[in-house]
Amino acid sequence: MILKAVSKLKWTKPSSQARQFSLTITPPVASCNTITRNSSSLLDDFTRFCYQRDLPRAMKAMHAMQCHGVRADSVTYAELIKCCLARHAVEEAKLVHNHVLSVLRACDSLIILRQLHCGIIKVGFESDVFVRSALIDIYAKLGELRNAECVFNEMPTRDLVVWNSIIGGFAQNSDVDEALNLYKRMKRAGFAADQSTLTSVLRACTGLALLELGTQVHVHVLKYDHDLILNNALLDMYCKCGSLEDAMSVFSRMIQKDVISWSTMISGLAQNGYSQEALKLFESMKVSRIKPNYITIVGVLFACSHAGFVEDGWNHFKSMKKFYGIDPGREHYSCMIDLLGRAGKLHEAVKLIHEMPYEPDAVTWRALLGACKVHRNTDLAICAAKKILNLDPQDPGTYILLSNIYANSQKWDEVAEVRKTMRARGITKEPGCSWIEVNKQIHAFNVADSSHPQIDKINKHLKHLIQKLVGVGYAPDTNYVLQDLEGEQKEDSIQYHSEKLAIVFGLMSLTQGKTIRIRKNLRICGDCHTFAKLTAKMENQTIVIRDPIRYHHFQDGNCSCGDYW
DNA sequence: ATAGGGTTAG
Repeated sequence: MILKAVSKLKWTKPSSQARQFSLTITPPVASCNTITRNSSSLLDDFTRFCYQRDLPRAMKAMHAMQCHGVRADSVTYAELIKCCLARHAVEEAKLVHNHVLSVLRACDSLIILRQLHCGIIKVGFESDVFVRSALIDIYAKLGELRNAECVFNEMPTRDLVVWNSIIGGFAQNSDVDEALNLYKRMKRAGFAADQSTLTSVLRACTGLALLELGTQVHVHVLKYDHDLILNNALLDMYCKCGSLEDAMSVFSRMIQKDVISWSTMISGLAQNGYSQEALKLFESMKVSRIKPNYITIVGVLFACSHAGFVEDGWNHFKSMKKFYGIDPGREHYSCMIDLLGRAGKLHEAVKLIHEMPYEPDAVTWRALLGACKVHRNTDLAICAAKKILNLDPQDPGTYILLSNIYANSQKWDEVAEVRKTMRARGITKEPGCSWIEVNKQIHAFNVADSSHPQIDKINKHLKHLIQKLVGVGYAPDTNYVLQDLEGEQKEDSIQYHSEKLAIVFGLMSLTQGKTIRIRKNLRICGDCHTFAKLTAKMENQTIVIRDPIRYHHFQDGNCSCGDYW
């Protein structure tokens, strides 16, 4: 019942966009000129034969194209299948069958995929378990989960690979609790999970920050001790669930490590506030034989940025080309802008934006905006926010941030103006939601939520805790009430922010001393941050809150984010 | 023949 509340939340990037299709020409067969001339006339032949529904000649032409270095793609096969259909040539179409599979795997356009799918149904391939799992996989990769699900549901018999395809599809499209539901269904249907299943399940745990479930999966992972991909997924799960001890222990026990293992561990340490350790690990990586890649360096710069190591960051950034042969990319520039901005060097950050060989995008300006927010540079912040809203007018986060900046500098007219624009553009703030795992059950809380069965007890406990905290100097920061744009505008509403409810529920239900781990869908507000720091100290309790982009480890009155987030 | 892993920003 409680898991359902989580299902509507979306976390990660949108699915990949469909791209335009064309025949792929592979060069190294003959000189370029011949290829171009040959391939275009062969393509003409092929198209003509298809048009004439002359299947044998069309297939011959296709074969000739392949011999001349023109690779057949899904357009080619879509044509062939149409050709078969026109001739009612089911038997011949089956000859295309094996090709169809390889084409399905390479298909990156939804329109072509739909054509292929229609063709497949009409010639009767759809009952083929291989074709089905390829269809599921490709629909999922194109972000068409409902289509993938339809293909899956219509299957009379399923094997493990089909289950893995659909579970993997949901796990990779951030519909992770559906992936977990399917995993349960799979077990009920009598299938045992293999490496592939477990990897997807771990990924789902990672997405929802379900440490308890992830730890249960770890037990099954032990069977596949030598599986590198699975161990990397396990590593990432522990990092993203904020359990660095477990992550380090998995990492040190891994028999084989590749660049992904190292990158995951480096970023994981940095994301959880252990920048020094992350940089130390990068030094060990240099000693090992694994060569850092683009992503590794992003993690390293991220670590420097969060620890305020401006010099180190610059050094890594400037030497990455020389030492590792990697050109600084957009992401590296974004990290550097973040690094400079965090350190208060806002003008250097702006200078870097102008110097970089890329057009600044929304991400670039967001990095600058974050810095402006912390260093209270209202003018620059407004400038950056406006750039973001030009590039991405539908981004609720920027409106909220802009409104927060105005609120912090007491510019209430501007706050009202931002709200008006949001309303006019139909943009709404996602309601705040936090959740916590207790005894293998997920308990989710919305702001001022009263649906939890123990809500009266929780509220009573919360009031009592706030009184105790006020006694040691806690002053609820009502500024944050004014920042709420939707539905949380009551004066006392910060008292009922979802993370406070979750923390209190954690204190009530977990055994004393067990780390309270909370996941939430929005960034934590300043008041809840202070509340968590003081609660951690007063109750002598470690609290880990993972918001959509940061980790906060609260311990003894401090937070690992260093109050910068 | 079909399935699984890592990054910045928000």
